[in-house]
Amino acid sequence: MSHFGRSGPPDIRDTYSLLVLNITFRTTADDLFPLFDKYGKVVDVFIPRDRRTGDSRGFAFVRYKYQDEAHKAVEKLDGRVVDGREIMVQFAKYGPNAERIHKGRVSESTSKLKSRSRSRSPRPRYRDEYKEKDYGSRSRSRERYSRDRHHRSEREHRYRSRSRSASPGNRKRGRYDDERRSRSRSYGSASPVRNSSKSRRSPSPRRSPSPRRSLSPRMSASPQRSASPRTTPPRGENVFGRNRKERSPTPKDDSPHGRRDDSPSPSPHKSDADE
DNA sequence: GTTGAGCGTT
Repeated sequence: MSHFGRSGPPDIRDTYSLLVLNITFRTTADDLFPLFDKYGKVVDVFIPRDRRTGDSRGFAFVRYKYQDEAHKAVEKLDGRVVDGREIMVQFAKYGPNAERIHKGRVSESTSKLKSRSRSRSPRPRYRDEYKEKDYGSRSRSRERYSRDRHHRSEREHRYRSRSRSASPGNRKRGRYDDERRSRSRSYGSASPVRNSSKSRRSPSPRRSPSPRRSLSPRMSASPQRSASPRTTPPRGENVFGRNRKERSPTPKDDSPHGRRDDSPSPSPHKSDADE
């Protein structure tokens, strides 16, 4: 009975699905099963994994037989630290077959518990329409695999960062969140210690929250490029400097290739005039 | 070895 999910959905006709978020990437269904089973009858536990890598996505689905128990588990396990991480248990909003589930039990359960769910802001999910094998097929099905963080764009990164402020209902997750946030912030802000005897930390490129604005010629200008005004086809610098003035009537900043700050390294003669 | 918003499979 440990092969949850492997046998597929057993029976969702009278089961209530709970969504467990914020679980560690190493947490497995077997680990959650005893935890949730203690509070009620767990019908099935499923942890969606990535199709490409096969790793856990960080959330799991626990199916309870009764909503009563499910509700209890939600309140009991919600905020509990599992494997060193605080998990968030809540009723599944969407079902595996949303179409099939019209007003079934699963949906009903969520409606009842809507009170707490309601606090959740309807944050717009930015999911890239990344098609894996959409060659020819224009079917825009629900590609949940598009949630690839590796292919995520910067603009989306900033977006989600701002929308991340929606997480009410969890009064216990203040500590952890704060800790994490603090660390995140001091990531490149300022290193208070450890830099005494050691050499100074090199400025990371990600340090700038808005690389676009910081793309000033002098900042973006590398010692190599700067020292070789002749060798470098100053296409990037010049264009950039001018571009700032909005000289280009055709703003094609949608370069799929990326941007010029990608260090075009145009000529192999770089070392020629570089140093 | 890593990641951390968000909603599911045989």
